[in-house]
Amino acid sequence: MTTSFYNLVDGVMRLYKLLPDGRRQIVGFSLPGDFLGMAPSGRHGFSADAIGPVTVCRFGRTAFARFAEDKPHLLRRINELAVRELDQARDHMVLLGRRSAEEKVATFLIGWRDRLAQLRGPSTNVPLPMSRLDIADYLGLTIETVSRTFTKLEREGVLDILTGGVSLRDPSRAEALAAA
Amino acid sequence: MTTSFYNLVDGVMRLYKLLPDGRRQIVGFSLPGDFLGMAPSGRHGFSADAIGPVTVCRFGRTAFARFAEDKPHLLRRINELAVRELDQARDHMVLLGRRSAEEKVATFLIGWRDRLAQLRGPSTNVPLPMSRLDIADYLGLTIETVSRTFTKLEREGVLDILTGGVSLRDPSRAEALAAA
DNA sequence: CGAATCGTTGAAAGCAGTCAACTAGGGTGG
DNA sequence: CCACCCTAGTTGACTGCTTTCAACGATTCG
Repeated sequence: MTTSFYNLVDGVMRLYKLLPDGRRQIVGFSLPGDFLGMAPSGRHGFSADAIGPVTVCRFGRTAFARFAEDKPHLLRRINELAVRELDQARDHMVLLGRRSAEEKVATFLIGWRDRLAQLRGPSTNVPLPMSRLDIADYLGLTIETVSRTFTKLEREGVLDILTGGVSLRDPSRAEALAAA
Repeated sequence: MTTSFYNLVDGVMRLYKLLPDGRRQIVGFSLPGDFLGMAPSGRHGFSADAIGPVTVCRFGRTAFARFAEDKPHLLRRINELAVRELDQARDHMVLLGRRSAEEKVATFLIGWRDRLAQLRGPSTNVPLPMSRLDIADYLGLTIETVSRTFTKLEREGVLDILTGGVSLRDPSRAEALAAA
């Protein structure tokens, strides 16, 4: 079993799974402070790669085992983490299975903004280091639909499209779309 | 934090999340032997209810805490479980975000068959105790699309529709649709 | 300045959704 | 025992959202 843990120190990463024919589903984006590498045994698991330059802190399986023995509450901590991840994964299932393109994009933007807020403090400015294709593969849409939806939200006065991100002109409206 | 664990002894349960407007996404079905109740802290979590009669074995949070203290490897076990669940959740994201209705239904049937096979031994007969609506809410489809897809697969000779389930007439073709 | 990549926009097609009618079981009460 | 009803499931016609295919614009980098 490959139980290496990586702690993302700086940068952004995308986690994804591929179908045999190449279709990709991004299952999450990682920000500094996030853990990676909870790969289960067997031939399962997921892939991860960097969006721009990243710094990671790697814990080998032996180093991890040593930690786990020394501090039992670390395992407890990891457990909580896994449970939180699982909850997020299930929330994303709801998004993928039951929400419209507009709701998907709005939900993504609000969620991303809130994660950034925890790191850098709140801001209506939302940097988007990932490409439109990444966003599309995260939301279960095509690149064109993502682009059109951004444009639509801009026309409606919800946001402004900037290079490398968006600015939330009407955050509450975006939040309403995300909650609905 | 509500860390009660339920062990499903007999019957079938559905786990789901709801959107404020009532849309439902079933995030998984539970079979005998499965654990439930890994609810994270805060106002998150999911709902679960029975499909038909069930028998569950409940571990209260104190009982669980006692176990966890006594046997550290139990926590380790729970951890592996959570990681497996997470992997399954991510596989389901791929299904919800990137697969067609026909692929969704075929993947569901093969997955369900394999889970039943682990409990009762292999069989081409696949009982489906859940309703079409449950299947639809699991696959991110409507009840009508599920029904039509079943009918289409029957016309194509992949399966036979029986009351309370299906029979896989051409399992390899169904597997091919599920893998594609 | 040109090439390449990324993003946007338009037109058309298609898959799944919606609305609606119909059918089939299953249980209940007369 | 049968008629009725209620729910679950199927099927049809049509709509519509998202995709597909294609062209165009913008930005970056050699």
